[in-house]
Amino acid sequence: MGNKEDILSVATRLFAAKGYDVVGIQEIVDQAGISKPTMYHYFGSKNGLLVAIMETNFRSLLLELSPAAVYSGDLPATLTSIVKAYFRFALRNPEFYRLHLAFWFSPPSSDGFCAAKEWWEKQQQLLEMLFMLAANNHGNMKNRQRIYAATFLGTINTFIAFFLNGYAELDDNACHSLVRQFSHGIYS
Amino acid sequence: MGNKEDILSVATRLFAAKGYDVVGIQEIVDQAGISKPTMYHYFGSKNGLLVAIMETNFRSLLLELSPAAVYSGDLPATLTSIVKAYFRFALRNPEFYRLHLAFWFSPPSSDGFCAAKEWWEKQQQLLEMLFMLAANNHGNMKNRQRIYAATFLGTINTFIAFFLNGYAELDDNACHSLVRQFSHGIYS
DNA sequence: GAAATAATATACCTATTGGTATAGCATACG
DNA sequence: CGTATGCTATACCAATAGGTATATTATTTC
Repeated sequence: MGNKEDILSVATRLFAAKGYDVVGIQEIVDQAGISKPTMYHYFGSKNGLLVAIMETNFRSLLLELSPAAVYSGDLPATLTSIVKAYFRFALRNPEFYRLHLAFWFSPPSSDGFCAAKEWWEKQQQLLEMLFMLAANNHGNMKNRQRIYAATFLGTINTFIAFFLNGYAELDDNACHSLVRQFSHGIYS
Repeated sequence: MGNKEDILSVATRLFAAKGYDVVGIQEIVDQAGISKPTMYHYFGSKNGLLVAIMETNFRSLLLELSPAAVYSGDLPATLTSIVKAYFRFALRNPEFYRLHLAFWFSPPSSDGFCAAKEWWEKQQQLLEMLFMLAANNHGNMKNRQRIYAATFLGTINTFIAFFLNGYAELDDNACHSLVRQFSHGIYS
């Protein structure tokens, strides 16, 4: 397509494969078949390129996630549809998922963390809201939305990382056991 | 004390605060009050320095973890002592914990991932062994050691990351709710 | 005491980094 | 037709990267 899209896709692939900091602009523009000023024309800086990657992909994730996270009154069913949305997205954008996961635990002052932070917060809010609504039906989970949202997302990401490293599949089976483990623990 | 220990501690702090790739050797040796050849004398390369950091700290973690992970016949009790060991270690070495967490989801070809990989595998083995032994008493968890070990460690790391970012405490309360959630889910 | 070895510093290397000044070419617009 | 704007390339910049050649000092060993 256009040069802009080429740059985004090449950069996502290289950042995911080698790490944001070790990939130089030169390598990106070479593989995209363009020259530096073109990249700087569209994105302004290396960090601007990263921010654009985050925006593009996270917007798409949230678009898919929002309807899936509407509380229907049946929490396990809602959790299942959320996990499915995450799995679908990760299967469709494995490189981006790997990239943003790498930023998840990186230094809060780093470019990657800063570029992804606002988008993680949106996911966190979405999940917190869900657990808060569900708390009306499940008294024992009151005031635990924060930690539930965090550990639920943590578990999802652990599964996806497992998949990205070739140790598991992201199928309905995995989805089901994830939700069951989160809901009822390993003793169920 | 010695220059060697100074280098290790300064490098750990800087790597954790800014990221391995963006910290230059010059910055490390400056802050350690020495010069480049001294660092290269002890560690051979930047990567060698990283490997040494991993070795020193992970050795200490495993030393603390091994006795805690011995299966006593009471799985929740064993899980609790494991979580406590992780919490203690993370409280004592927050910078190293942050550093190795940053490598957890980074590209498998990156220096950080490679330097930490063997040590993660040791933790994974330790936990898998535990869940395998426990499966004798809990039939429903047979052949699930892999995923249980992974998600248990994932949950622990999610909690610790929560703490490192200032959102939670790593006290007995947190430990208890982590183990309970992992064992019985959010519905218990 | 001499010789070897470990530890340290000054000064330097080449390659690459993110970024830009300048200019050319295209298309759209008046 | 002429001008303005968007897009692209060549060639360049200063700064920094990881790493080292050489020399000096401190320590150990014989």
